[in-house]
Amino acid sequence: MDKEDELPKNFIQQQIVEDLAEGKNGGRVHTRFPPEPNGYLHIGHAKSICLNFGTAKKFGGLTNLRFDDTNPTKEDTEYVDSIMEDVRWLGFDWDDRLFYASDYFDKLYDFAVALIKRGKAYVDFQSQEVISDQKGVPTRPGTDSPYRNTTPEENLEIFAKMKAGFYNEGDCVLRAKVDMASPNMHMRDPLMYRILKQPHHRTGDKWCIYPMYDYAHGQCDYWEGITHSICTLEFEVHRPLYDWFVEELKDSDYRPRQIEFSRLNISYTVMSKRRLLQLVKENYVKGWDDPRMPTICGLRRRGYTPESMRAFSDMVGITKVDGVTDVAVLEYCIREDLNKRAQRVMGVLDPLKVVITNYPEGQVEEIDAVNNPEDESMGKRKVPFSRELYIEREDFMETPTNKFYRLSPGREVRLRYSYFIKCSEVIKNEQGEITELHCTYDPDTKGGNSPDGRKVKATLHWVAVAQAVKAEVRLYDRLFTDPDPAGHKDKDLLEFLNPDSLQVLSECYVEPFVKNAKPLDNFQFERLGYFNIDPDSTADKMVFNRTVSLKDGYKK
RNA sequence: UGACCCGUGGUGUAAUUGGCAACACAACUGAUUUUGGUUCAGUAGAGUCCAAGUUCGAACCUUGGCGGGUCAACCA
Repeated sequence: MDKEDELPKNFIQQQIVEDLAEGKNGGRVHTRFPPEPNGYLHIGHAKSICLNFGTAKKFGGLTNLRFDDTNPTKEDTEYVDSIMEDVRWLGFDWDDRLFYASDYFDKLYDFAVALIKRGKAYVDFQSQEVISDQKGVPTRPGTDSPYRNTTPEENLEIFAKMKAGFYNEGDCVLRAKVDMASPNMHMRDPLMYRILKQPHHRTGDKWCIYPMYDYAHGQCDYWEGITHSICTLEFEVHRPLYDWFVEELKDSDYRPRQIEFSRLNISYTVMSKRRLLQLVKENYVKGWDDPRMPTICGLRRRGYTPESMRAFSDMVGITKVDGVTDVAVLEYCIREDLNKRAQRVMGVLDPLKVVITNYPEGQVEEIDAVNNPEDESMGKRKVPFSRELYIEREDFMETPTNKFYRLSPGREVRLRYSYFIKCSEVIKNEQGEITELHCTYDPDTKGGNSPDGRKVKATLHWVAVAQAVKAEVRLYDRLFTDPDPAGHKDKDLLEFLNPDSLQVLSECYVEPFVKNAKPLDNFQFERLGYFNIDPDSTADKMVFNRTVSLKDGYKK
């Protein structure tokens, strides 16, 4: 174990410590991350990735990446590629240990043949409905299939014909002969193979029979030497079957062990692939990488860093309790990371023009600004200042309330890094809307301090009109209005869709410093929040995403 | 009317495995601050789902309740 962190952090690591103490599996620790390539990874997968890779690393072990591709009807290389990209982006590496369940199709077939020979598997020609009926219900035992006692010789012949494509989809399945009276439904002669006359993204047309998850997973673990097969809680009742197949397969003392933990839920969003797919397919969002999505690619585009996601994963912990983590924890993690690292810049989202009436026309000053007060090594930059500026519209209030201490008529505030200004006149249009502010500046306050020790209560961000970069800024809010949108049995989650989850601001102005930035670069827009450059950005039109706002201590 | 799993502040976890219920997020107060950010100091909030038992001592062990989840896909 790592020296700096010797104690096991969660119940899984405690169990590993026990396994090691008992001398199991020659002291090896080997985990795997086994996604099905049927969708994009989400932050729940990130938790699992961190757990699997992190745990193995802690014990000096290894982690495999294995695609669980046993169902060609739902899988695609598009997903394979995105999954590999996401795992790498999170900062993990499987080296040369990239596997596919489909790598084992031949071995799985051979093993099935062996089980048939042992009288432990049989082909069933009954319909899906009949098989389902015979399984019974949890409270009553099932009844045997009439095919249960077909001889191994006959089964061998039929199974070979299944493989050869002699039968059609749905004609028959291969089942394991386990226990039709088991209180665990998964043990009532589970299906091992079904016929699917579908090409597979890796094996093409070679197979028309495909193994079921339960028949494939434990064996793949076994063949890869996995010691701890970590999965989510819903597989708990599969564990006896996992063990049953492994017991039939084993040729030594080595045993992979399945351990379950609770899947991640985050408030105000959904985490199941099915529901995320629905949001994409029905255009409630703009794609898997929509910044509102809890997918890894969505969060990446939103501006989340790998570090913040690993920190989050660490912070939520590993248990078997199924609960909902407050999205505020995620937001805390990205704020904490970006506070230390993000380049500061000034940007105005809702511009209100300010004319400094006593500032010389045509003059431009280059003002020194600190790049990151948390990190002196990031240095300084120049920000242009001139007579016409934009400030944030909400930083002015014509008749200020008690707690408002920004700009108002007659009141003096500081423009960050530059001068004190005082509002002398409010210009309005015929509708009575404020269009412009006239202010005066105090030349003696250059840099932001008054030689006479005069104090101001507020410091505002600003940009110079002539030099500002016009940009589109996309503000995101939670996708759903309910903390647990999928948790209502009587209501569809679409009822809770937040109609205002995306707000596009097309006339924002940012200081020129951002012009050289690349897509996904993170910034803090001072006093507003963290923003990054969306890949939609072009040379002509910059587009920013608000990753998360700054914490706001201002109570209206 | 089954099997398996889970119940600790609002939320997520912890409690050196039977010994003072701790940490983080969120909330609130104050200080600092050229970001109403950050930082710092502090406050409040659970007596561990309930009951009984074992024990000098129980969040932890036992039994019984109660509540929640999962399982009856030719999905994973």
